[in-house]
Amino acid sequence: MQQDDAIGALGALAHASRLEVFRLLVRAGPSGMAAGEIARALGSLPNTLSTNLGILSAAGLVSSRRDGRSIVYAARYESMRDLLAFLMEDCCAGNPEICAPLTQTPQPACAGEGGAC
Amino acid sequence: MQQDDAIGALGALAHASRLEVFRLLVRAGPSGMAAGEIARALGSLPNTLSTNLGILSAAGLVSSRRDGRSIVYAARYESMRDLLAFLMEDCCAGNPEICAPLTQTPQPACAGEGGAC
DNA sequence: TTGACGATTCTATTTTTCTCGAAATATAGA
DNA sequence: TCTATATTTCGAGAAAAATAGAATCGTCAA
Repeated sequence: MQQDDAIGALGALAHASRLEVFRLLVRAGPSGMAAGEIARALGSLPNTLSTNLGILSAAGLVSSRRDGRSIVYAARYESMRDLLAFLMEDCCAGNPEICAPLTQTPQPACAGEGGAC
Repeated sequence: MQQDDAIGALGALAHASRLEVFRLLVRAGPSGMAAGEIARALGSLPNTLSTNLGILSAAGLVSSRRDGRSIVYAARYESMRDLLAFLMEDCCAGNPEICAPLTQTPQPACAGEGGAC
């Protein structure tokens, strides 16, 4: 991942509605959600949501596929992983001993679910 | 970390100069760098850099302390860890089996240094 | 106190981003 | 084909962010 890609992804997520959309899609899992479903879930206007989905898509954070009349969006976990790797890479490059705790901190949401994180 | 904090941090990093500053400070380590040093290293104007350092500071991503005539900035690793945890928390909440690979992917910069990441 | 230096703040201009109404496109079913 | 549904695209106005010159503030040393 290059700096421009990281800026695109960070900028796409640095927006209340888009961050909500992304988190919703992350929770929705690989099956994704139709644009209309997302709009109803978050109470957003269809055209505004479409613009924001376009920005998330351009940043590579979500994928889309047509299903009949609907267009189904899903989070791209790979790009999220790349973004985290990019940020951590910088951290590790200079100070591996400081970076280490970043990934070893237990995640609250996962602490009781087998410790996958 | 709340959504507003995450948006602040993401927005602060979603800017070419600020991301460079942050990465530079991450590489510089806990001893940090004076504002003037940063300006010389990145070729930025003092006043523009000061504005950007202020934004990074307001987002909690860097700390500052005066040292004589200089003001020394340093990356706040804790806030970076919080941001990553916030993003991962969302991921894990719905799909721990998908989230797992995020933290288990070896980091290129650390692969040969003991695998701390 | 004076001068030099390091950094920030003020201010105005430019640029970018956000939002939403209206119109357009694509699909499905009668 | 006609109609309804789902979504996107267009366009304009409003809001926010970025930039840089000029002025200001704090510190140090003579």
